[in-house]
Amino acid sequence: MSPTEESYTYPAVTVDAIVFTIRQEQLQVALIKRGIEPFKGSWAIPGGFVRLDESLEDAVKRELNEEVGADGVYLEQLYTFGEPERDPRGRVITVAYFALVAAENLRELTAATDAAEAQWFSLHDLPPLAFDHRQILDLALGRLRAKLEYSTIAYALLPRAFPLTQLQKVYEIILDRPLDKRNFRKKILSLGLLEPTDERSGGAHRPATLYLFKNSQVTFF
Amino acid sequence: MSPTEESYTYPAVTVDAIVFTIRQEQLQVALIKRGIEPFKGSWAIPGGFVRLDESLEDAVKRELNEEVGADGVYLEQLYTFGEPERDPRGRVITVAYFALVAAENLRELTAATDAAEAQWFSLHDLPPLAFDHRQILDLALGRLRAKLEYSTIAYALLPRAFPLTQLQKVYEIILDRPLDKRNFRKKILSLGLLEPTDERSGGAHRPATLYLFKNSQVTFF
DNA sequence: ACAAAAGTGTTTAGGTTACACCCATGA
DNA sequence: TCATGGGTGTAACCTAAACACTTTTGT
Repeated sequence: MSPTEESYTYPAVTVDAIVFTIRQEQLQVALIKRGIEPFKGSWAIPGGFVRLDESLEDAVKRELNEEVGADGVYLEQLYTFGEPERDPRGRVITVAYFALVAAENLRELTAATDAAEAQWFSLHDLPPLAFDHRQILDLALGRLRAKLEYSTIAYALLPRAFPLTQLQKVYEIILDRPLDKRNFRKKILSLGLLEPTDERSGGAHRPATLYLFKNSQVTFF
Repeated sequence: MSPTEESYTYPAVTVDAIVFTIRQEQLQVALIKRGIEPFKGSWAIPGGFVRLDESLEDAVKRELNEEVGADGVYLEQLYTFGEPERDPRGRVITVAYFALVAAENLRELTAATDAAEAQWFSLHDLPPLAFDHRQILDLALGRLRAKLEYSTIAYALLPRAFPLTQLQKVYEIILDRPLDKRNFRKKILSLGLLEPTDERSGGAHRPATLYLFKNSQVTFF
């Protein structure tokens, strides 16, 4: 069967992205209030249809730029959802991604034309979500937590140079539990991925050493 | 944009499955010789188009049954490949799965109508593959090796009751390195997932205790 | 009795956890 | 000088790794 055969109808293909950031000392996710049916008025994950000439990743980046105004994100494919009944309009297969944006890279949330409103929500205070988006979100959160333990994605949520305490806060917020300060520093530093700089943090108290992620080319694995 | 809007053309969606088994003390993968263009005569991963009324997983199971004659497999979604140029015929997005079949569940390989031939290949002796299938296979192998370390998928390659040595062989074949017998047994048994049975293996030498995976409902995580 | 696979413990090294106090700065 | 966050070491525990011989069976 050829993909260009006219008699065969294909499912629609969308991409959706769970966009995480850390704002107000919370893990937050970008949601969009749907302006059209189905689920008009419900909150949903940003996403949209894949164009014939763009890769899946390009499609996600385009949607993120349009709907969330997020650049310079870490992007990773999560899972593809294809249950025949997941969209009441017909067969829609969605390739879900999860994205991490550092707070400093956030512009104000601006919704695209077919979305009424875009907003950040704390994971502790989520509205009901459209379609199977809650399931997608839960999967993304699980993946984020798992990868935190054995990869370097946390750095995608931080500025170029940061104090160790801020890195620890990112871990604590995402894992939702306190970590021991000494053990955390020992472990992180023993990985040999961070480089101390001469810069020091400002603020009201003792200045902290700012660290830099060593590889200017950040490789996530 | 509605998925039923006529003016919009969708990409084709296929599913592909890397099917692993252990035969002849080797990790082998099922490949199909393509009977049609493009890549006519090349070897390819089994797969095919997703029908509008079936889930992705159902589509894979159907293809596996048609092309590989494999039942009772462990099936896990791997990754979705969607580069616009990956199929010379046009835009084809494929959702790749990897599957594990125990040797005892294998019927003879029978190719479907549009495939000339189906055959098992050792991973050490692979032909060139069509499309981006080599990339998919490499990803599947990496995933299989990674999950072996922290999950129970190995049991999907074994019969219901098996001696510990056979389990160890599965690990050694997939990881492609020898493992220490005492440490292996200690670790596996300490997980508390196996149950010794009263059965003993036959054969020319000292009979081995056969073990059973405890949860009749095998949960892979 | 021999060949072949089954089965079994101990020691060492490395990593993870638990835990409490002094330091530097701005206000 | 006080409040606040920055910064440091050690002991106990647990897990992983290295390593060799005895047992059971069929032939």
